Formats: sequence, structure tokens, C-alpha cells
Amino acid sequence: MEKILDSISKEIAKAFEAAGYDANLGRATWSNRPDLCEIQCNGAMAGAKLYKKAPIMIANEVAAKLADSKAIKDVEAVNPGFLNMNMSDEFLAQYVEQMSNADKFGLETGDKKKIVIDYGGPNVAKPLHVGHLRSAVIGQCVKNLCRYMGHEAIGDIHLGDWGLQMGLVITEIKERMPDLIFFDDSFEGEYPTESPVTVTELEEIYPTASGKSKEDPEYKAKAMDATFKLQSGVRGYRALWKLIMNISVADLKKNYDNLAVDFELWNGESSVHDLIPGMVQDMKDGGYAYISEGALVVDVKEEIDTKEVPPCMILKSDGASLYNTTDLATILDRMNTIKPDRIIYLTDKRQNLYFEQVFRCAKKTKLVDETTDLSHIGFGTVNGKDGHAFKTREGGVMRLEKLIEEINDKMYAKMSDGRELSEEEAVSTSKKIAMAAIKYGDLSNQPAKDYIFDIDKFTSFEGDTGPYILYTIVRIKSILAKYEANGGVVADAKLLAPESKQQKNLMLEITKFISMMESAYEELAPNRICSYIYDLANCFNGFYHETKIMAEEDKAKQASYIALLVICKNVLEDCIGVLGFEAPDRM
RNA sequence: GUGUUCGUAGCUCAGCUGGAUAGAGCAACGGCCUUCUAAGCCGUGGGUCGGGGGUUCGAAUCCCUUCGAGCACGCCA
Repeated sequence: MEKILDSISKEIAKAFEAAGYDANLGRATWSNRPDLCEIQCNGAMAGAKLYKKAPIMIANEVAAKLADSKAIKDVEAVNPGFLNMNMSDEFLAQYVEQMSNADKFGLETGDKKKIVIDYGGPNVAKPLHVGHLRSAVIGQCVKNLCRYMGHEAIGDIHLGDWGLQMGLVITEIKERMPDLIFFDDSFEGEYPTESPVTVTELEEIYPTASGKSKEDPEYKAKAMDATFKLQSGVRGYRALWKLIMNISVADLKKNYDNLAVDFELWNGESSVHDLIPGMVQDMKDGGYAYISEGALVVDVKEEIDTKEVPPCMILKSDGASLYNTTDLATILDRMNTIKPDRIIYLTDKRQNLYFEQVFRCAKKTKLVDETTDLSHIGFGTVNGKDGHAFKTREGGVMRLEKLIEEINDKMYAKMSDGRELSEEEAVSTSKKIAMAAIKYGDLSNQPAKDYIFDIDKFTSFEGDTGPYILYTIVRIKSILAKYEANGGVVADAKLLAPESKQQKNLMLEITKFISMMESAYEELAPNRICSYIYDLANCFNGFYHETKIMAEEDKAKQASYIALLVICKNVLEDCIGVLGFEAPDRM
């Protein structure tokens, strides 16, 4: 349905026209002086120069034409030329009523697009750490947001499962257990189906191997050889790799489950390995790729560039593929199998230039056509209180698992504190609150900015936090439950025009939902949703404190309050659903 | 060096396409629970929006300049 400011703008535009001015001047915005009015229009000032007339005169003329408007009231022209007005109570109630009857509160979803979202990006054999939190949390939210906007969204984890890291792991396993059947070249039978190492061992093996290869050139050569053997399909190496993959992926799934993050596709670098030779050949045949300083590259700089954009490297001078190669091959693969209209990547913002190169290269070499939208959301780093990369107290890398556990524990302690909940409910509720604290804490920041992950702040949950939002929802649920228990029927509640300032504020805030959601999607900015629900929760709590809902004796009035609570709760729940967490019934 | 992001209250951050007195949260201080969950609500103090120019009726926002910080700039991912 039409956005409320658009409806009002239309009326004002008409008034401008009726008064003899350009209709485009009549655009309404929410007032930034709530003490003076709810809605303002600054068109008269913009028109002053155009018509060589004092803005206040224009404003006065327009105000006169708006006197009998149905949507707005209290129209007033104020020096130097502001047009201040309030919304009509009946119009507002009608609008909110329409929203509550409409699907997704009247949000218009438009053309359905197919969108691939590439987030997660963990490396096999390396545990998830806080750095993976942002990609997972923002990625999941962007996926939910795309779906909410009516698109088909496909999440792909894009595993790092094919490079030197795998060679390192295999080499280290061979060092420790040289007699394993996987390393017997003459073996032709069936390989075991159980991995010779556990996930925990793997997490130690990789850093050890990585350290050794940095110090010992011979070891590094072995690792490169192992990588080569794996990639060229040596049976034993492939079999071992497969087993390592299995245990790793199972472990990753468990970890992402804990964050309520999921993926439709568990593809990785290995999935596109076979596409590389053909793709590289096509780039050569097409005249795009050429040898420069020994490496195969594609030029991607453009006339309009103000900066130097280095060419996109396709193959290293030793002929080996690299990150670029697999990313391009992945695009090719996605175009072949999924044909998305858009691909959204989530990675660290330091890869900005890199993705710029890859995207240009993909377009230039016709991997994708001009209409395919390739976007990159570069996010900032998660820092500790000291402003530097987040570390444990001992100075090590903080594992994601540990972090979540720690916050869960603190929440649980708080839950058990003076509240009458069963053990079972305390556990499940504290998990929900912890999730809200973590995700809201992350998503309420602009993606591109670094932010400080302050466990104390996140577990204190006062003010602008996820738990505050949940608390608000729980309060509403509690009242609705009480209303039903007293024989009221929530579904029959009919919304009336607002009577108090707080009630009107709450209704006005609800009407902002549609444009908020649109711009959150437009800008791929989850933080917009966060700041909106924070405002909405504030409006509700203001209303809550001022209005005794259950004690209201006028039944029609009480039912109207209930109707308002229902839509407020539904909006809040839809929003946190997109953000990727949920509210308990009690807390 | 080139490019890029940024600099707003003691701390952490908002501020949408320029608009009226720059906003939240935390921290500090003062109120509000016999009445729907006080994880809440109301109030007080706290700022030359890094500095300097410019455009404009009007600038935290746009342009220039300067200082300061982070990040990226061909064989890592």
C-alpha cells in the first residue's frame, strides 16, 4: 500500500499546485521538531527563489489550501517558511487498521528476484572465531531481508576447502601417521570411512602445520606437493580429504545452528575446481586474458577511474590458481546452475578493491551479463574493549563457541535470579535472550564500521539492546494473554482514533514500517531495522506507562488498545525475525 | 605515493536525499513499583559536530584545504 508520507505529500502537492506553485515542492517529511508538529514540509523555502517571493507568503497560501484536508490538521505556516502540521487522528487510525489487515503490513514486494548470498566463508580445519560472527549474522539477516521483500534467496557458505591449507593439514597428518593407508600409493581397495583425526585434533594440526611451513622450506614444499596431489586427484589424498571435510562440516553445522544461521548450499572452492581450465581457456580465447610479469591477468581499469585499479589476476606465474580464480569460477558455476539476478557477498571490508576487480572481470569476460547485480558488503572488524582485535583474556583468538557459551551462561545466571521459571524454561529463555543480545549488538552497528564487542555491555541489556526489544514484546504478550484470560477476544479488537499523545506516537511509529523496510533492503542495512524497532519499543513503553490497559473500563477503548498492541507486537516480531532471533513468552 | 573509510557528549554510537534548539545508550545525579513484568518509565547535568575557508536564506550533512587515525593498493585469502 501507499506509504503514508506519500499520501500526505500528494495532498500537499495538490495544495501547492492550487496556489499556483510547482507540485514537486509539496513533499512531506516527518518533523524533526516533535514539540512543534508531527509533519513538516519545507517546500516553500525551496520555492522562494524560484518565485522571487518571501517563503512565508508561499507557505501561508499553501496552508490556506490545506485547511479542509482529511489527512492532516493544524496546518500552520511558521517563519521563515516552514509548513507545520499534524496528522488527522481518524486518518491515522484508518491507515494503521489497513496495515494490520494487509500482508506484511502493506509492504509492496515487487518483482521477485533470485538472489545468491555468499556469507560464512569458514575454512575447513580452522575453528570459527569472532571474525566469523559478522559474516554469519549479517549474511543471515540479509538473506531473511531479501525473502521478506519477496525474493528467492539462496545462501551459500562458500567453504575454504581446497587450497594450501588442506595440503598443510594432510602433510601434518602424514608426518604423524605415515603408515595410514591413504598414503600407500599401491593401495587399490576401499578406504576407511572413519576420519583418522577428530575435529579437536584438526584445530591443533592446522596451526602447527602452518607454523612449521613458515620456518621450514622443506616442509612447505611437502605441503605444496600434497596440495598438488589432492587437486590432481590422487585417490588416497582425495579420500582423506573427504573424511576431513565430513567431520569439519558436521562441526560447522553444529556451530552455525547455535547461531540460528543456515545455508542452502555448502559449496566451496573444491566444487568449482573442474570449471577452472575451461574458464581460463575462454578468457584467453576471448582475448581478455594476457600474460603480464609471468602471470595471467585481465585488465579491469576503466576510463573514469580516479584511482589505480590493478588488473585482475587469473593464474599465478607458476600456473596455479588463486582466490580470484575460484571466485570467478564460482560465479560461472552459479550462472550455470542457478542463474541468479543478483549475488551479494559478505566479507571483511578490506577486500573491497579485490571484489571490485573480480566483479569487473566477471562482467568484462561475460561470465555475467550487464544486468546481473554483483554487490559486496564489506564489514568492519569486531574489536575488544581496548579497540584492538577481539582476544580472550589470555590474549588468544576467541573461539565463537566459547563466546556464545560465555554469554549464555551470564544470561542464565541473570534469568535464575529471583524469577520463577522452571529449569527447562530458564535454559531455553536465556538462550533466546543471549542470541538477541549478540545479534542485535552486531546488527545495530553499520556493517562497514568496526565495533566494540563488550561482553559486559552485551549482557547488561539495558537501553538499546536486543533484550530490551524482547522485554517489550514479552510485556505485550503478557497483556494479550491476560486479556484473553479475562474473556476478551484479541481477534475482534477494533482500532479507534488515538486519544493520548503516547498512543498517537505509537501509531505514527507503526506507519513508518513500510518505508523503513524498503530502505533497509535498498541499502542492505540491518542497522536500520534495529534503530526502528528501538524507537518503536520506546513508543510502546511510553504508551504502556501512561495507559492502564487492563484497568480500562470502556470496553471499546480497551479493545482499541489491544488492537494497537497486536499490530505493534506483530511488527516487532516480523522485524526480529528478519534480524534472526525470536522472543520468548516470558522472561 | 595513490585510493578509500572515518574524526559528533567522559565512553560506545545515531543523525535518511542540506532545514527550526545536533540526538540515543552507558556512566553521574534526582524522582517513580499495594495497580498490565522496574530487563521499565520520567527528569537534570554534559557539545566551538577535529581545525580553517567556501557554496546557501540555512551546513554535522555539499565543495576546497589542513591536521589526525584505520584500511587497501599484482602472484595471501
